Amino acid sequence: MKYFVGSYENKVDIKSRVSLPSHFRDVLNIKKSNIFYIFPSPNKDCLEAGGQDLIDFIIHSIEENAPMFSNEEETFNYIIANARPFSFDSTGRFVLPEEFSSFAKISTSAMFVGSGRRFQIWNPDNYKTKNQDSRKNFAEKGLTIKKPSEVIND
Amino acid sequence: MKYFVGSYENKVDIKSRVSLPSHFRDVLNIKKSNIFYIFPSPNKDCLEAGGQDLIDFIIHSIEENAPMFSNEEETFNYIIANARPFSFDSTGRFVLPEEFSSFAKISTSAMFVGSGRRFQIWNPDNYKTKNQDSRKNFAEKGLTIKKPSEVIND
DNA sequence: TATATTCCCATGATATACCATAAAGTAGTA
DNA sequence: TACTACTTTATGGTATATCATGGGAATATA
Repeated sequence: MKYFVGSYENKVDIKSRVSLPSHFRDVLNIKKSNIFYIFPSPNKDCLEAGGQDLIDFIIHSIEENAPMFSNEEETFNYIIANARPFSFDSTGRFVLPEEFSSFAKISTSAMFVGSGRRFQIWNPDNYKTKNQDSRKNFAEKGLTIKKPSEVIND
Repeated sequence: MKYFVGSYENKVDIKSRVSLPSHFRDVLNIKKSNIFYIFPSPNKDCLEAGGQDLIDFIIHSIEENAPMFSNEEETFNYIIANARPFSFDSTGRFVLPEEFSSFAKISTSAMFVGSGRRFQIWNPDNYKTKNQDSRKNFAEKGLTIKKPSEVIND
């Protein structure tokens, strides 16, 4: 249970609070921290999120691939600059800031979508459309998934 | 929580005082020092800042990449020469000197922008423009972040 | 003494933590 | 399968703590 799997639709209340799905909380807990990060997707109309490990990974990747003070670094840093740390309370909720809900056009409910190492947060209607498109693409283009060269124990 | 993440706009008051965002203070505290350094960006219209570890990192990088008494060393040393140490008070504020605020064209409010190992301080309007540019770049160039080859463990 | 700088307190706004209840899921039993 | 007891989760409401920021006192500087 260390990957974010499945999708869950939860309500956003009048105070902009929303429950992080229980299963996603478990995944974070395994990583021993209630801290997670949300940022606007750099290329889709949804929010992206993940634990400390995801942010660490992105920062390391930028440091390895772009020199300090370079333009590439600046562009990649879009993610880090627009990410925000969150933690959920004892009932499993966090507050979704206005800047994020308006970015993803989320009002009364939010769709949490597992994506393995990270997860996404969508406007539920937009997600449903996108999800059907994904299925269509899979079929039309005859997509397949290669087996990894080295399989992942544990 | 050892990286600077997110962006926060705070006011600069009549005494040139400004709050260092709480989250950034936490990051510095983890490194067990209230001391941080600010220096003018060598190639952008903003200020760059970070903890003691950032200065160490830059000095080591210069030592590794530029021989003593070389011209490159002299150029790279611009950063070290123009950096100044700061510490924040019990309410989390520090005084932004005139030389720095005028360099970055900061008057009544300052935008603090996380960048992992360091953070930037911008004139808010200039930052917003730049941030939109970064997003555009990301999309136009179809940038992606490489997943590490060995990922998978842990 | 006048001016600038640092430190400390006050306050409103905002975010966070806590409590209560309803809804949904789970397991056990017949 | 159908019923029941129990556990977990989502969500509404409220209290508490934190943060950014204004103002003033104390200290330093010139």
